[in-house]
Amino acid sequence: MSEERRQAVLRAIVEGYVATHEPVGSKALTETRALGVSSATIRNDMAILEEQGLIAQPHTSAGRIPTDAGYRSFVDHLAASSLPEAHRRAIGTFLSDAVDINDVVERSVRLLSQLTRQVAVVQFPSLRESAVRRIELVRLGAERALVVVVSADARVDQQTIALGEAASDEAFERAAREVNEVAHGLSGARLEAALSAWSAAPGQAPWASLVAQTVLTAARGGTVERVVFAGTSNLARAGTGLDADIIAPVLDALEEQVVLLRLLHEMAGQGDDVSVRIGAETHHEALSSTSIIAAAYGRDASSLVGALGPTRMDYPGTMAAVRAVARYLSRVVEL
Amino acid sequence: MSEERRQAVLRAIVEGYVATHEPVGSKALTETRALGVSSATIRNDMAILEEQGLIAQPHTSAGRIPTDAGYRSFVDHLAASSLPEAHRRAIGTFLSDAVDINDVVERSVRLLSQLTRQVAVVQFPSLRESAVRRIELVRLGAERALVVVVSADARVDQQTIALGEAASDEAFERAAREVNEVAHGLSGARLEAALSAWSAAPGQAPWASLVAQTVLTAARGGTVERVVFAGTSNLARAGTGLDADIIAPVLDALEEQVVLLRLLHEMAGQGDDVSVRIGAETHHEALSSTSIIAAAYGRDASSLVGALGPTRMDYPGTMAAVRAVARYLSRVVEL
DNA sequence: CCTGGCACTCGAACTGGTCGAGTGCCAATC
DNA sequence: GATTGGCACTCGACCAGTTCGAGTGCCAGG
Repeated sequence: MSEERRQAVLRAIVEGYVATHEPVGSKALTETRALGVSSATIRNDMAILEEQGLIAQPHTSAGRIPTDAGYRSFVDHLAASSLPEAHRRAIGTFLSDAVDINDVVERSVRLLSQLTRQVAVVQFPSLRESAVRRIELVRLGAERALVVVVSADARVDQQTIALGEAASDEAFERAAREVNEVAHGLSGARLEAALSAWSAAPGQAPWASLVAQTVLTAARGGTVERVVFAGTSNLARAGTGLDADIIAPVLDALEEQVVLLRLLHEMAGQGDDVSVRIGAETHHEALSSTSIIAAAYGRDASSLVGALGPTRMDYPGTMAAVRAVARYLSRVVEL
Repeated sequence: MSEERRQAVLRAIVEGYVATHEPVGSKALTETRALGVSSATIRNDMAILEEQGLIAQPHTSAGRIPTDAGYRSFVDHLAASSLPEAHRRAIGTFLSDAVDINDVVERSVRLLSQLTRQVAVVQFPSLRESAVRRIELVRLGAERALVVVVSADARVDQQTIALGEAASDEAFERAAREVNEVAHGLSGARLEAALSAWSAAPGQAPWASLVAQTVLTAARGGTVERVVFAGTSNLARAGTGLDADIIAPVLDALEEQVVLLRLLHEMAGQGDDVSVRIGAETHHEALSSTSIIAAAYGRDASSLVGALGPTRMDYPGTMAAVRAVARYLSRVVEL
């Protein structure tokens, strides 16, 4: 009754399959791995593993490959492994001289895709509530205007609004002056109160509430959620075992930010370390042949970094890289 | 000596091959296309076309497929075809309610990728020289600051700079006030003169020249050139005939903005209508199995839209779509 | 509980053979 | 001289039959 050996066998199968991309048989295992038992014993273990649904054979007389559940078990029994020193240094040098938050995210996603040789995904950090520093209103035409909000924490948001009437230059200038006076230095509930008082004042232009709304959204931490990714070519690179008709939907899902965002949100909830979704666990048709490994970073661990690749991927290595990049990002973003 | 018929044969081969993805033979041509001659005649023409290097046969006893040169000839003899009405309407409805320049570009690239079923590429429009409207200096830490420049034409540029010394709050505030006073409403040579006078003034902080530089760059029309793309999944979609190992380098080239930018720049020079690069004409290893169709748009036709796909693509249709989107973009950007 | 042995399965790889689309060439025709 | 019908030829695609061997399940003995 060697439960541990069965785990070892599973581990060996996963590692073997990941390395060779070919079903692994009982004999091959006894030769390449030091398990200390004969192939017959392994076969018995395999029978049990198969009964448990952890491995499967593609053809009656072929070796075994792990199922999604098999990978899952493998990952769950995994001791946290550490990142090669070279990679660790790469993170430091690669990210250290980023100039702004955009740049940080951009560099991170490229770095992670190189470290993991998978598609890397970084969700833009959600930003904290911040005070208003300066508001610019810029006319775009007779009935449209641009609202630019510079926050105290050096974020810049912009949004075009439709005025809904041909506002006079004078009214426009006055609104710009007033809203700066009213909102400057405020945040949160006080900002909201001040702005709604201003926009509801008698004689106020009808579009003032639009301006107020825009400013409030910006102060609350930015407008849209966004995910950037890099390394899509890793999906197609030789040896992934994914062919064109399986890659296309994945690329679609990536460009379709919505899908990815929902998935990341789902993953954000659980655990504080690295979180893994394998194959069908992504709950998304297009991603059913891929796994995604994600880790939270930033304040309140509210944003996510991740790597996405074929279910047959190097889990320990990828997990280590994702973890490391997430840690580094946390340091950079929280400062 | 019917030179025209040979062109017709070439056209028939190109269209047939694009449609079926299979080598087309002489007999098939006489049956599906009304060329008015027998298969033997076609064979003779084919022999000549092959001698001229316009077509080739993959196997001794198979039909012919066009070479890069064949596509080139086909494209050069092409009369401008027009876009289906449905597509034309799509462009209007799809792009009309974009909120800012980012949004316009984003929507365009998606639209174009859907119209052509290829990878769409849009280079960010280069913007005109513009007057400075407002400059914000935001402290990021002891020695770093963010410069935000809002231009008169509603553009917002931002750039982080290293101060190089621990500037006092007071000096910082003063610089912010001064630079606004000095630069407000100016552009071009006058802006440059005013800023250099300011930054070179006796007693001025050493980082003032950095601020001046940033403001100047922003006023001159933005910082970096950028290309956005969409529809990468079209490369992998069934029926493109591109398999994984050929797709990977293409994806790399796309993410590697540099390559794409250089190619687009090259294409910008020639002709005022749609410009086409076929296979090896891209002068880029990774793109040797793909063609790119681009058209200039915007002021001075200085930016480019394009579509990239396998050399075996629907040239007339794609050219029409690219042309139409470029026209529409011109209208939107120039206003 | 482990092991060696054995019969069995079934895909991969090779072989040989047929089929047919497509070709090149040539003599006959317009 | 261009076009055409005819004909022999080539060669990949397809199919069926065969062999080969990795891998399996099961069982009896340690």
